[in-house]
Amino acid sequence: MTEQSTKERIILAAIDLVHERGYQGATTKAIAERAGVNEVTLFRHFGNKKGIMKAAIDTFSIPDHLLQTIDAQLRWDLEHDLPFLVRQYHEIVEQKEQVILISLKEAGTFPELDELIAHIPTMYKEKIKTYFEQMVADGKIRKEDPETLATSFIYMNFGYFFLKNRIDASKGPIQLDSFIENDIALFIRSIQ
Amino acid sequence: MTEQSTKERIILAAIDLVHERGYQGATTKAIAERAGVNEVTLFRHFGNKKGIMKAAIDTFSIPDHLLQTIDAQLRWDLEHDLPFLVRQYHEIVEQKEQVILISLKEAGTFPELDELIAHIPTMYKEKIKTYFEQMVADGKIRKEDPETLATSFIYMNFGYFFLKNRIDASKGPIQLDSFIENDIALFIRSIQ
DNA sequence: TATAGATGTAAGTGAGTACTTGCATTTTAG
DNA sequence: CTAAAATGCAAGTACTCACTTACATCTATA
Repeated sequence: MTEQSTKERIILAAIDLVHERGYQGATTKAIAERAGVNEVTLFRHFGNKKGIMKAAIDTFSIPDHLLQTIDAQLRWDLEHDLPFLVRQYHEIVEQKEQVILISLKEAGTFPELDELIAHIPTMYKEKIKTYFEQMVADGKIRKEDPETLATSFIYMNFGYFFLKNRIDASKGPIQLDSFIENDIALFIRSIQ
Repeated sequence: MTEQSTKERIILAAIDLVHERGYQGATTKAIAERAGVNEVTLFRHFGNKKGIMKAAIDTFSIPDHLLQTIDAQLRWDLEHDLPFLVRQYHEIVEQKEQVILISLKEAGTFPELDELIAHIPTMYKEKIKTYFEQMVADGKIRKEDPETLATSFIYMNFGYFFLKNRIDASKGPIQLDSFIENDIALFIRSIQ
């Protein structure tokens, strides 16, 4: 029973509703209701509606340490590392799925959020690129431009993240496994 | 000088504004202003605000014939066909970019729009899959699962469409060319 | 138990929004 | 040229929304 503070409940309700209805569609009244709190309490805590979102964005900022722990677990073996990197990426991304989708919905409304979200693929790409550079240097994969390898890899991952619920009827965690078994395996095979 | 009717100007202004500010954020007053039309005219033509969007959605529905003309231009040569398919895809998608982004912003608000947009990758994937099936059968590419080839291809294209302005600073039509020259070329090389 | 801080309740304010109505003016077409 | 259709203009209505104020109630802690 992790006790949730009033502030936390409000923030979670806000994210939930903004994700469902957009910023304008998520009324303060509805947020209060979903948080099980009186409407005035919102304003006492956060001043105004934007304040709730700012707090929410801070709460959900990307933990950099997650990206740093990645390095330690690389084995410089494609068949291990790529599936691992994919899982790591989707773990981060799905944990933040609502916030990411909000940032796409409300592009421009919250510049801080835009930057925060744009940061993910950029950082991730840099990491992957460095990885491929090393692998090419070690002669462990075909001699291809690491930048291109990295962008292709990112594009695939993002495309999958976004289309998974549209292109295919099958749902659940099985999906990610079959993505790795099929598409990522194909990618691995093709650059070895 | 293609003369735009009042209705058309209103629809275009509506799409423009809904894309910028979301459905709730696009006020009828602002739509009228951008269309250079009195606000009442909106209601005289479309009844209510939703009516404008319904008309807009109808106007921008995907022309199936565009997808049919694709078949005629295939040469069953990877190096020609894949870049061609990519260009075709992005032509369709960029023409509808605003509407597609609206459908993401307003997911759930306009069920018809949702279906319309979800239809694109599904149809496109089927086409690509059939293409790869033939190519594998003809021994023109490595023996890989056509389904996987198709999804990987779609994921990459969609990921590129979505991330192009985030991951890279360079803009303009040069982008698509370099995407084809680098990422698609890599894909071609790796399945031959 | 006494006191401070957090929360609830009730009521209201001012601004904005979708939409209406009645009438004047312009544009189009026979 | 004239009638009809399309558009503009001004004002208003009913409603919702973000946010405020004043006061009552609860809760924790010293």
